[in-house]
Amino acid sequence: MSDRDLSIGQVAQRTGLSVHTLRLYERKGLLAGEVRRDGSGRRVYSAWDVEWLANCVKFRASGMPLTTISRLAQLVREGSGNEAERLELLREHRRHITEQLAQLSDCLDLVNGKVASYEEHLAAGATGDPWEPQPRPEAQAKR
Amino acid sequence: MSDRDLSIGQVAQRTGLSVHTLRLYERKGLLAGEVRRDGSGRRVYSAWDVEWLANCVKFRASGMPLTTISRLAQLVREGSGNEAERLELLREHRRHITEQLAQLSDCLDLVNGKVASYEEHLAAGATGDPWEPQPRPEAQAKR
DNA sequence: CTAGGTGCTAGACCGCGGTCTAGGTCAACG
DNA sequence: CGTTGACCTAGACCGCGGTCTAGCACCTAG
Repeated sequence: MSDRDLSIGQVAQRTGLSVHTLRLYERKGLLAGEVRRDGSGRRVYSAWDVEWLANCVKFRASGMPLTTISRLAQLVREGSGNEAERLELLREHRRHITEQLAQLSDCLDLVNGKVASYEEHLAAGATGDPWEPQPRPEAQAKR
Repeated sequence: MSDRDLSIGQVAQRTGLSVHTLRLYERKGLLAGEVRRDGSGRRVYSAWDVEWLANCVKFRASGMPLTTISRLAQLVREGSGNEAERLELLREHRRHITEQLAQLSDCLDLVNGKVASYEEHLAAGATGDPWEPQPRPEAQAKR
């Protein structure tokens, strides 16, 4: 109907998902708002569907499992009355994200440390030991 | 030998990995430095092994695939001479981490926005529309 | 009319990262 | 002595999230 309606291929292009994945997502109930079909049974996505999918992509990228997205979609599909539950779900995910952020930056510290020490090591011309000086003196048995 | 040597169970406890996973990691070559065995074939982990494993856990948590960790472990096992390659690998992973950080904080923005609007919505007593005002006027055909 | 492109469904297949089982060895305890 | 508990190996199994195939239906261009 609307001139902004899109075919599955077009949606795939602009969401970065494959058409296979789009169909999978639909089967798994990730889409709030049923996908319409044209006369010959082909999917017709509205601009809003695409926006929703873009959000799904972000949710996925931040580690939300498909089942959770599906749950959220269901809540939205059911319409108003369950806002509290949606909010809870979102807060929970936010917690999850901040946890990941903490872990990631922790790991970033580790890697930065290693990178720095290797850069030093290489600049100094292969002097000290490589990784952690590797206190494994197993060859020490000799004498 | 050393008084800080540990059994697989103890290592599991302090790394948070299961004994199954520890054995898996070993099979997949994630461990720099071969694991020793005691008289009856049981694994004996040194304090250094445990440290290494702790790093592995962080690498995993930051999305490094097992094969990559294995590669790194191999380099370390081979001893000095390949520092440049290790450095490259670490830099690459750092890039990966910062990418993830960006994505995550992007998604965090999204979620924060949603949470805020739902909080508002609920505080105001169920007025406006829930998610994105959902411009899907499909019930509009009536009249 | 035919060929190419895009879409449809149902269902098989895949890689990853674990997790668990069967069947056995070993050491310590009561 | 028998039992318990921690460990061993080899290999099966699992959930997740995709990805791909077969076989078919359309539509449009040449």
